[in-house]
This record gives sequence, C-alpha cells and structure tokens, in this order.
Amino acid sequence: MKTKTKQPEAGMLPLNEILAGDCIEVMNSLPEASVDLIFADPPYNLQLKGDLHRPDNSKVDAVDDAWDRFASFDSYDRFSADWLAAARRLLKPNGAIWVIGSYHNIFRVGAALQNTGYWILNDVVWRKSNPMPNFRGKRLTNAHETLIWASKSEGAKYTFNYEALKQLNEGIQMRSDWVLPICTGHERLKDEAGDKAHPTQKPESLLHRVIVATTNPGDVVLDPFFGTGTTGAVAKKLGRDFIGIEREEAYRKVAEARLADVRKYDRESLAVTQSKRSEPRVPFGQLVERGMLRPGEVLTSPGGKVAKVRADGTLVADQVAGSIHQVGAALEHAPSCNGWTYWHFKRDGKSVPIDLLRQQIRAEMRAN
Amino acid sequence: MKTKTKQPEAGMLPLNEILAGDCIEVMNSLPEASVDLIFADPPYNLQLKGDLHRPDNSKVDAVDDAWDRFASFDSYDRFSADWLAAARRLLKPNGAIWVIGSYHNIFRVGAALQNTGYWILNDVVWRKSNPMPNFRGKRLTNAHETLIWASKSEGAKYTFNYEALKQLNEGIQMRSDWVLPICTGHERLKDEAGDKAHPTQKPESLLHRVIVATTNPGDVVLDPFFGTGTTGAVAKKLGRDFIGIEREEAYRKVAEARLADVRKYDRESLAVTQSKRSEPRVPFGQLVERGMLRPGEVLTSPGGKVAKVRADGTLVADQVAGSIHQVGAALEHAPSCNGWTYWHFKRDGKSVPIDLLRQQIRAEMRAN
DNA sequence: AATAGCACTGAATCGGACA
DNA sequence: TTGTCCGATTCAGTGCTAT
Repeated sequence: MKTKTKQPEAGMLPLNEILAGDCIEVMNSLPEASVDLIFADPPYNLQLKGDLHRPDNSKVDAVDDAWDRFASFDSYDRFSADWLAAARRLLKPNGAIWVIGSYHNIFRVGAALQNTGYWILNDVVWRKSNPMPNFRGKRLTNAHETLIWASKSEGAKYTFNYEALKQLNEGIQMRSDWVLPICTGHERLKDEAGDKAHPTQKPESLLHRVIVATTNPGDVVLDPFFGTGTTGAVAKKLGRDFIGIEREEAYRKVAEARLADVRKYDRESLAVTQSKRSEPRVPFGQLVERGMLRPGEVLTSPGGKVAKVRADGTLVADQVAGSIHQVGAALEHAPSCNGWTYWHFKRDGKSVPIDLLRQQIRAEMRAN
Repeated sequence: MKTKTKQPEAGMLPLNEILAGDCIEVMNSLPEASVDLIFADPPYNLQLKGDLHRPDNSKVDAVDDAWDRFASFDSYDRFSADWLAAARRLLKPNGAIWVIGSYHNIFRVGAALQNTGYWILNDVVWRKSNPMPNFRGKRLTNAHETLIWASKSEGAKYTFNYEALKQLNEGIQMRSDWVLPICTGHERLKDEAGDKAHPTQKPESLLHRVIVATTNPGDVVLDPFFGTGTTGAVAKKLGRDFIGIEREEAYRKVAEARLADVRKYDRESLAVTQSKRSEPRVPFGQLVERGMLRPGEVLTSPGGKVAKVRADGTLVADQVAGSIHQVGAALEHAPSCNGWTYWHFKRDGKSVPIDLLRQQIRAEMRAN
C-alpha cells in the first residue's frame, strides 16, 4: 500500500492517500456516496486567553495554533455546517460519521450534525485515565472528551459489530463510556526538533475501537482533519482503506512517514495499558453522597472515640477535622490509621465497621 | 420549614415552595438577580410530531421529512432559548446553572446556553454504574448522561468548593466524570398505583455533589423542572433554600409529600473543608514585629539561596530586595513564588519553612 | 542489572483582594 | 476601572540518569 500526496482528479476516489487542501473543497471534488465511515477531529475553538503555569512554575504548552481560532461562535457554526454537509454527500446511504470534541465545541457540532440530517446513534465519552489536572483548583479536572456517532439519516442500516465490541470488553456489552489513556510515550510523534509534531494527536486505541465497531475490512474510512494520520494508520493496520485530507504541509509529511512504516496488524501497539486491576478505590465521601451514612451521623471507635460525619465526607471530632484516616490518627496520637476498620456505625443496635459499606459498593461495582 | 404550593406575588421571592405553572411564566414573575444556583433537567421527550407544532400552528404531516425535522428542532431550540433567558435573568451576577440531558437534547441545550451568554465551566459525565442494557445489540449501552455547568457570564466569580470535592474524592481533585448509581430501590418514588411516580427521577447523590460543589449553606437553589423534587429535597437537607417550579399537579403532590419528610442536617455537619484562600492574611512583617524572626536573620531556600530579613519585613539578597515572594521569584527566575513555603529558617538545627510561624499566628487568631 | 529519583508533559476557555 | 502585589495550585504517567 503506497501513500501519496496529491490533488484528486474529479470523480475519482483516491484510496490510501493524503490529499492536500481545504477539506471542504477537497470533499466537494470527490464522488458522492463513496465512503463508508468518516472520522472527524475538527478544531475545538478553545478560545484560550493568557498563559497557564503548573504549581512548579513550568508553563503549559497550550493549543494556540492559528487553525483553532475562529472570530465568533457564528463563524464556527458556519464552518461546521459546511464541512458536515460536504462530508454527508460523500457517505454511502448506510455510512456513518464520528466526530470528537470537548465542551468548547461539541454542543455546537452536535446541533449542526442534527440540523444537517445525520441521525445520532450514541454519544460516547472518552474517559482519560491520565488527563492533565486543573492546576489552579478552579474547576473540575477536564478528564474526558465526547464523541458523537451518527448515521447518514434516520432509519439507515449502519454497521455495528456488536459481538466484536463485546469481546473487546471481556464479554460484557460495550458501554458508551470508554476508559483509554491519552497519546504519550513513543506513540506520540515528534518533529525534527524533538517537539510534539501535533498538539492534539489522538491515541490509536481510540481509533481502533471506533473502526472495529463501525466498519468491516475493505471499507473506506475518510478523515477530513487528518493531522498526523492516526485514523489512516489504524485503518491500514485493520485492513480498511483510508482517505486523508490535511491542509498543513508539516502534518502531511509526518503522516506520510508514519503510514509508510505501518505494515500489518500490530497487536502490541494497540494493547491498551490497563490501569491497576486491584480493588477499586471507594472514597468515603461516596457513602455520604449515596445516603449510606448521613451528615451529622456519629461514628465511634472501638476505644470509644467519637466523630461526626460532614457533608463533604470528612469527619469532625473534638479539635480535629479531616479524612477518616486523619481524624483516627489524630485521636489515637498515631502516625497513621486505617479509618475503614477504625470507625464504626450503628446498625440494628450493633456497632459495625464502615468498611462493610465499602464492601457493599465494591460488590455492586463488580456486578456491573 | 413548611412547603406550600402557590402562585408567587410579583417581586417577592417565595422560598422553599413549589410554584405551579409554566416555568417561563413563573420565572418571569420572580425578581431578577435573586438566585444563586439553578439546576435544570429539561424535558426532551418533545421529539418529533407529538408535542410540537409549526410556528404557524399548521398541522404536521410526515410528507416533508427535512422540513419536519427542522420544525421540530427549531421549536425545541426556541423553548430552550426562552427558558434559559428567563433563568439567566433570575441569577445573581455570580450565580451558576447546571443542566442535565442526553444526546437527544444536550447538544442543542448546550449551544443555546452559549448563545444566551452563559459561560461553560465544565461538562460533566454522570457515568451510571447500573444502566439499562441495550437489548437489541444495535448500539452501545447508553450508560451516561451529560451535565453542563456554566456561570452567568464570562469572567464571573462563580462558587466552587474545590477542597470539599477533593475530600469527597479521597484527596484527589474531582474529575469531570462521576460514577454514581441510578435512582432505584426505596429512593425511587412510587405513585398510588405502585408505579414509578416520575420517569426520570434523578438520584439524590448526584444533586448532593452538585450542591456541595457549587453552593454554600443559605444559598437559594431554583429548579424550573422540579418533577418529584430531588433538587429541593437535597437542598433542604444541606441547609440551602429552594424554589421549585412544576407544571404537573401529580408531580407537585408527590414532591410536597416528599419534602415534608425531609430534615435538615445539623449546622456543624454542613460545614465543608475550606481552601487555604479563605484563611486570614498574615503579613510577613508581623513575624518580625512579634520577634519570631529578627532583622538580620538569614533565610535559606531548599536550593541553597540565601536572603536576609530586614526590619520592615522585606528580604534582601544579592542584587534584589523586596517581599518574600518577590525575592524568591527573582532568585528562581520564576514568574511567581510562594515565599511562605520557599523560605526556611533554622530551629533546633533543622531547616523549617516560615509558613510554620504563620500557622502559629493563625492558630492564635482562631483561639481568640 | 535493577531500582530509585528526577525532569518533563498532556485539547485548559485555571485569581482575587485591595488601593 | 485599572494596577499592584500577595500567594495558592497537580495527576498519571514516561523516560532518562544516577546509584
């Protein structure tokens, strides 16, 4: 499979090539109803203002590229409507599209998708196992991105490999939330200077799941925002044909070199690093949120110490407040304390360690 | 706290009541800038023909699919724009809103939110630990819903209890994906016939986290789609005032009975862990004035930098003089520096951060 | 040859009080 | 409104180097 960069001839479908140019113009030059799947990672329109520093004073390398800047919501909406319409023209009647985004753009893209006539099948949450933290403590850690999966129109017979996905999920029906690590390490492509070649390279594991789920071998997968070619690389490994469109020459060059190296299905590069398989962590606060213990309830220790539960899952005793472990340690004048076995609550007149409630939650988690 | 159902008097803010009527009309009758938080679970079963009608009230027949789809979406968008505008008028300048939805409506609601002038702070995924499986195996298990958290406008000083949420998550900052079970069992309200009283009753654990995160005790929380009153029940337990608006009498009756049984937690349990930012400010000069450090004493940094204390509470080092923060930043060539943790002094032969002395002063202040 | 420790990094809409 | 200055704030990793 050779990879070339060129302008397409009108009416021809150039396979396994990276096409140069504006994606709307290029898509309009391709024959209609010729593509099985589109995967699109459009600009997010992040609208970042000043610099951001980590607590250690290092500067966060922000996405400030020109291609991510739009004058207004209105101009972003016109852009979305235009490329979504051009993409829809290319789809076979039973074709489908995936779009990925964050809260900055995904609501606008999703609405545009519906307005264009696509039919949403699922929204999928990519839960990042290792997201960047919120350094200033001003919001929640932005730990996920959203994908939308839609068919060309309502009632279309889209492709969905239910059993294959069930296998990917240890025999259990695949859910709409996927836990996958972000793209780091050797998978992350570098430029000649050794810097990251693209600010938003997606992990191959994500594309693997998308392509296995919604295409068959031999299908044509188009990516109008090709970047460094993750979609093409995974499509090629999985025996699908791809068409990439990319405006920036630097990205095209990196993608071409990458694709030239891709040969066959390479099981190792797709193996998802599993997060630690030990017992899941259950925050004590969850017992409070779930009403298993209520704020104000009094916990006791075997030695007769008492503490009261607060609404945020901390305890307050005479003179001290903090986590179940901290308060236990303080009251015992010990360096540490396992709050789960130390603190007890009353059930049916008997004193029971709160660890019982944690075991209850873990049992539920295992059942799901 | 008594719960009543009535029509509000214009200009008055009726607290801890369920107001009957269309939420837009009722909201427009309430005084502006009077509410701290809005939680909204808008209906999204308005899809297609049924509840919708064309702008000119003409009958919809399924001849023109494209037009019909547009009319439906357009009508839903106008509904969203209207209630979001009415809600925004009620918010105090530093107020915030939460909206929950699924892929059927959340993209349209999110776009409308942005168009109305709200500023999105996070989107949050409620990951259901026990979702309904997809029986037909045609799609992914729809295992999550999406919440959007937004301030009234860009740059507003919204409330976020960062430390409390960190505590709820075992000392790690809270992420944008929340794993919580759906509302079942005793918590799920039944009607007289023993059927579920409301089709989409939300779990109290979800509201607990929302309200702890983004309000303080005594705040006013409004829910324009009150349903069976989960927002009101949790607000009341947590010592917040609520305002509910609900059109359906059957839901109002269930909610009233529910709220009558709810008790508020005691004041001490409602306190949550505060951030250091809320601690009183202690000028460094006070340590010198009080003789905890004497002029001429040498402070050191972990990296071996040195500076000398001056009588006015400034430091002087090679080439630089100024506040503890300024001198630390200059010596480290850093944009900023927390002098309290950066500078150390000698006590009993050991090097101790000067923050210890500040903590000593704060402890004294608390005791008095 | 392991292992510990350190540096670095990731689609981020990331102050606030007071003068 | 604008400017100044205090001083609070991070998680899960990867990979290189020193021991």
